[in-house]
Amino acid sequence: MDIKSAILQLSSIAQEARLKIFRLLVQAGQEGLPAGNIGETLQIPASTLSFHLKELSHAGLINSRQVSRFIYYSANYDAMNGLLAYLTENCCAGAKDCAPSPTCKPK
Amino acid sequence: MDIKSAILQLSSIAQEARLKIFRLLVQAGQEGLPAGNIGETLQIPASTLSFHLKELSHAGLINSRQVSRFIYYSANYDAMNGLLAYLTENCCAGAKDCAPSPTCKPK
DNA sequence: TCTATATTTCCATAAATATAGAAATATAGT
DNA sequence: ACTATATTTCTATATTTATGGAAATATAGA
Repeated sequence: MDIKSAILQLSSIAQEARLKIFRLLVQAGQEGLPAGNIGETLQIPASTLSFHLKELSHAGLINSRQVSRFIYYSANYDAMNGLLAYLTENCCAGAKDCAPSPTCKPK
Repeated sequence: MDIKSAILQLSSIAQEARLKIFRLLVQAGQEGLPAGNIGETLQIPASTLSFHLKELSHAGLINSRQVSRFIYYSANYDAMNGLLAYLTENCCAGAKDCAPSPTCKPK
């Protein structure tokens, strides 16, 4: 994971509508939800929703698959875990020994 | 941690200059670094740097303290850990059992 | 108080992002 | 082929965010 990808992924969830979408998809499990369902639940117009889904897809945080006329979107857990791992490693947070001591040094 | 705060913090690191600043401060340890030092290291003009530092401060991800003529900025590890905890809990990532199984359900 | 250094604020501008209606596209049932 | 439904793309507009020079502010040494 490089810094560009990390920023792309962070940007994609650093927005209220998208964070809510992602959260909803996480809750929905790997089966995911059709776009229309997401829009209805979160009260987001179709074109706006499509824009946000594209952002999340582009960042790799969600996947999609077509099921008849519906397009199911689902959370990409691996990608999210990768992002958290990047932040934990690169930004040191999460490491207890990193907080107050100088133990945490440049990698 | 509410969604607004999470987004404020995510937005503040979802930007190349700011993610680099935060990373640098994490590496610097709790002593932190004076603004000028950060700007020189990352090649960022003073006014631009000040803008980014304000964003990070506003989000609560960094702290500052004045030491004579210098203002030292340092990473707020607790805030970052809080953000990661929020993402882990709310967005499920990080939980192994969340990945492929339907074990992970709405909280 | 004068001067040097550190940093911020002000300001204008540029660039990126978000919103949503309307039209286009895709899929499937009749 | 026609119709209904689902979603996306197109388009315009509004809003937010980023950039950096110039001026202002703050601190401290001579």
